[in-house]
Order: sequence, then C-alpha cells, then structure tokens
Amino acid sequence: MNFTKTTSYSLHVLAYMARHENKIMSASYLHRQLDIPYSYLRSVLLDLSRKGLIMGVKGRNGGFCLGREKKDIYLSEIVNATEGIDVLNKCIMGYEKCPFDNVCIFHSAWTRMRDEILDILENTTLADHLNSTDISKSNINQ
Amino acid sequence: MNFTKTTSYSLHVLAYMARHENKIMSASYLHRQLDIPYSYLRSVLLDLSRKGLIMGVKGRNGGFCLGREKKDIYLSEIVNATEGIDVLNKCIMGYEKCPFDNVCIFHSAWTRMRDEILDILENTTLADHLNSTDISKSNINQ
DNA sequence: TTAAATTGCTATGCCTGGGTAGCAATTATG
DNA sequence: CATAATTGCTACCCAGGCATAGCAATTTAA
Ligand code: FES
Ligand code: FES
Repeated sequence: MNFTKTTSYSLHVLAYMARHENKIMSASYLHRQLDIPYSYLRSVLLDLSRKGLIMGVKGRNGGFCLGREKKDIYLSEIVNATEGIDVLNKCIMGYEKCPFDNVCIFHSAWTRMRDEILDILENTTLADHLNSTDISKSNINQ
Repeated sequence: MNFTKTTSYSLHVLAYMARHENKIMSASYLHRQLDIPYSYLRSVLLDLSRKGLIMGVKGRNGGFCLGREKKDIYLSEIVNATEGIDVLNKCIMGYEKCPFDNVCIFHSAWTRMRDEILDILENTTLADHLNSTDISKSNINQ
C-alpha cells in the first residue's frame, strides 16, 4: 500500500547526497546519518551504483557520490531503479484492465492519487526536492 | 502499492454472495464463477469463516453464505479481516509520524487519497456496494 | 450401505522484500 | 610494509503473501 522500504531508503540516501553535493560518503557514514541498517544499506548502495544513480569510489576514504548532477536526477528514475514505476499502473483491486471500463468503488480516488504521484515523480528532480522538503534527520520506520 | 490479492479475492467473494443472498455456495462453485485458484480460495474461505464474515455448512450440498445481513457488513471489516486497515495509516515514504508535522513530498496527494479510501471503506456496506458497482464477472490477475 | 461432495484443518512449497555476513580487491595511513 | 577502511560481490536467512495437496469429519445422493 506504499513504496517499498528499499525505495524509501534510496530516496533518502540520494536526497541526502544532493544536499551535501561533491562530498564522498561511505556506507558507514550514511548508516550513522540516516539510520538505515548497515548491511542492507550496503546492498542498496551497490544496486544504485550498478544502475548509475550513484558512483562508488573504492579504497580507504572511498565512498559514494551522485552519479549525475542533482538537477538531472528525477524521482521517477529512483523509483524505477528500485521497485519499478509500474506499481502505479496497477489497479488497486487487482483487476487486469482497471483504468478502462472496469470501474470499482475505489477507482476514482485511486486513479486521481496515482496521477498526482506520477506527476510529482516525473517532474521533480533531486534539486527541486531540496527546495521543497526537509528530510535531513530521518525518523524512518525500522 | 495496492490491496493484497487476498483482500481482492475476499471482496469479490463477499460481493458475489451479497448479490445472490440466501444461496449456499460451495468453494468449487465460487471457483468456477470468480476464477480464483481453487486451493487458495479454500483457505481464504476458511479464514473468512473463522472470522465470522461467512458461515460454513458442512456435508454434501454444503457451502458458504454470508455470516450477517449484507447491510451489516462494512468493507472496512473485510479489509481488516485480511491485511488489516492499518496499511492506510502509514506514510507512503516510510516516515514514522506522517500525518503530523513530518511532511514528505507525496504527503498531500497521499493523504487525500487515503482519506477518500478510508471514508469509502468505513461507510460502505455490501448492500450499498451492490447498488454502486458491478463486479460479477471477474477478470482478476493471475 | 456405499460413494460423492463438501467443509475444517494442517503441512508444505515458492517467491520476493528485507536483512545479515563474509571474502576479495583496492586505496590511504601509520 | 602492514594495517585499516572502504567498495564489489556473493551466499545465505527469515517472514509473509500466494498457492497446492491431502486427510478427517460430515452430510446427501444413488
Ligand atoms: S477498477 Fe481498478 S482501481 Fe477500480
Ligand atoms: S509524511 Fe509522507 S505521506 Fe505523509
């Protein structure tokens, strides 16, 4: 009923990196700053790195930084890299051909919200995001 | 990002039963009518039965019928019996204190939709549902 | 009486999201 | 050089949603 934790973690990490640009941050540092389980954070970072959203720097004093400028990273790409943006194209009720003739009782509320979220994801970059919200100190679910 | 299949199955079964009230329907009959995998349908029905939403009748020609009058079964009870209605109280981004001060970028779209869905769930009975939608022949996801 | 159809119940399996752990390779520091 | 800190990578574990299969008990039909 909401984004996966992996997506949430990724958005947090990338937003944090955007806020402190040009700084190389290690997994252990990010772990301390964002309260994301270390081992899992490692695998999330590896994944984001493989997908080009961040760039890994090996060796002592190594770490990660944004793979592109923050004004060129759209939130939709992040969601796509984790759970895939298709989650938003599914009918809330599990129907196959939802958006068309097959209208359930939740249909209107669901599609309206879906369109709004999609619009936000596709038109907000990390740079925009910095100006609109403040998620520096996380209180993410455990 | 949407209701579980179990919830969807349950809503379908109960809506179908409401439409044909006072008729005892076996699992295999419902399976044929609603295209829900037989074995899984069995366990869903057992669960709904244990929770009192439907009533099981044993023996040949046995089956299930609504546990209460259709005007006394609210959709929220059904969702509660399957995945729990709490899914709707979480921040879409994984924040802890969503509805209060901690506002993420999706907050407005998310809470608006959430309130609408909750309102529908808590104020719609199976009887109301019959008058508003038609989900008799399902094309549910496999 | 025997067989068929049914629910009640339990055990099992698969897949995915979330999470842990460890090892090799790389780089900086003492 | 030796050690510490780091990423890259892989293997593994666990829980829950989804699904299958089978057995016992009950009831009806032939
Ligand atoms: S038919 Fe898909 S949300 Fe209603
Ligand atoms: S703070 Fe995220 S949806 Fe409310």
